[in-house]
Amino acid sequence: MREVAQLAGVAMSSVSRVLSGHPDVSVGMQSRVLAAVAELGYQPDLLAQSLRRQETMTIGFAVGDISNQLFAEIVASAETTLRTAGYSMLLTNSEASAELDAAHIRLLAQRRVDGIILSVGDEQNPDTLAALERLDVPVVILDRDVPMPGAVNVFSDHRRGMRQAVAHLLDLGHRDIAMINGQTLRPARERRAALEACYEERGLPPTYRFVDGTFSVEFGARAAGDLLSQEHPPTAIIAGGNQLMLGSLKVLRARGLRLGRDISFVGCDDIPVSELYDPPIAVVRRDTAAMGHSAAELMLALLAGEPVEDVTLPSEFVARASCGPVAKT
Amino acid sequence: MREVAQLAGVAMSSVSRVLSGHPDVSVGMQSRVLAAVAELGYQPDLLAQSLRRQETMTIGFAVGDISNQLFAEIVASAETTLRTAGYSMLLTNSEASAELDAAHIRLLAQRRVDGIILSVGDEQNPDTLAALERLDVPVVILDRDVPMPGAVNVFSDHRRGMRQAVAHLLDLGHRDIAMINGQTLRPARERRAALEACYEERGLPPTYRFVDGTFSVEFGARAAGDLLSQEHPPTAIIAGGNQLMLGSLKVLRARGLRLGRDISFVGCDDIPVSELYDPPIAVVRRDTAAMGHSAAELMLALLAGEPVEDVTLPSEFVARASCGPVAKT
DNA sequence: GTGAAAGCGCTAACAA
DNA sequence: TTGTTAGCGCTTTCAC
Repeated sequence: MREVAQLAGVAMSSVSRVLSGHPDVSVGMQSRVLAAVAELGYQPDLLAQSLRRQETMTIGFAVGDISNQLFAEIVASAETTLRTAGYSMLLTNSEASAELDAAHIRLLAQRRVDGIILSVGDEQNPDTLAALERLDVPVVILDRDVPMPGAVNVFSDHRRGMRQAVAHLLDLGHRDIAMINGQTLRPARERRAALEACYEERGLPPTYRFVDGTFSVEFGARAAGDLLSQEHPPTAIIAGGNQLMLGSLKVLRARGLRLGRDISFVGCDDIPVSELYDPPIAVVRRDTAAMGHSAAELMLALLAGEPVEDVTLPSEFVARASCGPVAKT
Repeated sequence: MREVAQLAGVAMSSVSRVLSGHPDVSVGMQSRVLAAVAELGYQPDLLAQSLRRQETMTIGFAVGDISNQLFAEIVASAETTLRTAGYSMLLTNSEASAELDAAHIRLLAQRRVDGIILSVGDEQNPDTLAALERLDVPVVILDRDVPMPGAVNVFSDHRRGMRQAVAHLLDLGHRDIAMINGQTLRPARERRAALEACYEERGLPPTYRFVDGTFSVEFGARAAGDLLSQEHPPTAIIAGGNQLMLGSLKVLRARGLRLGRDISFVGCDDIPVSELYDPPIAVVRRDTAAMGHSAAELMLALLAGEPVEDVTLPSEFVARASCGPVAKT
């Protein structure tokens, strides 16, 4: 910038003013500076600018597992929205580790990001909460019940879609429904509550069961295997998450069970395999692009100082052939 | 930091020395400073540090489509490796647009990243090449033939796996093989060359065909539909990429074709659906984690000033039931 | 071994 | 309208 000023024969502050669109600049000044900028191919140093302006135009996105299709889509969508508004995205992947969650929040704070979008793997981890406590930038939390005052949330309404799913199964005659869930996080709690509510509303005894573990393909497989090996296997299985669904399907398939006939199955999150599987798999679907977009929009609103409220996005049940009437034995 | 110095009753430079592990610090100084740091909960400002040290400890990753499973896995792996070495990752998603590719390279440069990992959607775009030209940081390019001197490459050896795939199909009696590809990028060229080479080696006339378009689910579906509607449809289809595979499968399935019997099919990239499809789908597979890891390692080596060479990672064919003997008509 | 001072590249008061 | 000056928070010579 010093060179530009020299070449144009003006002060550095004038160059700065021209480049940042200050109102009080003469046309002559503007053209001289711009000419010098063009000649030198000058590009301002965003780092120095950040230090001085005390804003980095950068949003930190701390995500549990970016290689999970669900998060990948959310991140992609959020990045587009943020970038359009002039922000860049610093991405950290915590590999589902609570320690890394906390470390990443601190790291992002040290890097002076203007805000943080967060999807943690443990809602209660004291270290994470402590790190959040000390934060003085806006925080948007994705589909988690993190007790942090001041944070804004983007929730999925898991209950709605799950109630439709369970109602569908009950209508088909299923009473022994098993639900496989990962960690105790908001989505799992909501899905569970929806299942329980459905039985209760219909005055049915609680003949469902839950299997809780980790949100992984491996656990999905193990849980499904365990369920099928029991004396009275369930007549329907609900997998609470795409990884769990993939694991479960492997096992169901290995055992030669025909979905919708031998056993009914419902997945969560509409990944490519659900539609292409034979038979196609009924799922509770949500709009990942909307989630990422909403999170980014909320962040932008917070940064602009606008009043914002939590957002809840819908989920919906997509009935497919993997659900059928309960098999006669 | 000023406060820390005051509280400890020492100069700021001493605080800096303690925190950056300078060798010449007395034990007394060290303990006093650390005590003050702990008391104030001080965390150094990485932004200011970057400006002064002229290094940001940040790597830019410009990717075409992070919501594509393949890239999501590569990014996840690269992020882990970089983070372990103390680097953060600035992610830009170009949505397969060449203009955005170039803009992102410039943006990352302005943000003074220490290096860029790149997966562009157009290898020849002059604007992208111009942006790369002006770069003065290390560049690692992912599986593209970008004419940029000084850049280091992580290639996939697509030919190896594809030759195995084509050999397999030829052994099964297929002669009329159609290959669907996206943009003319390195992977497409390599796969194409492998197909041609296989025929030539066996002294077979070139009775294969190519359909080129864009790397998308939509084009995969259209291409497959077109092929099947021809007077003499191919007896085997190879989809050059996971998105093309998904699109093709939708159409094949809608037409009620049984893979491995009515028509044979080979996909690329081993996404979940390939194994779970009925029948399971033969694919040319590559190790996405290794790609991300290698790219990050190369970057770290470049930053350390170590001599580095291009890396080529293998691909392999996984035979599955989607390939069968050519159907008698 | 420690402190004082200069400066990374930029912006924002303040003066002119 | 433009230039001069100070300083964002840190590191790093250079003296002592």
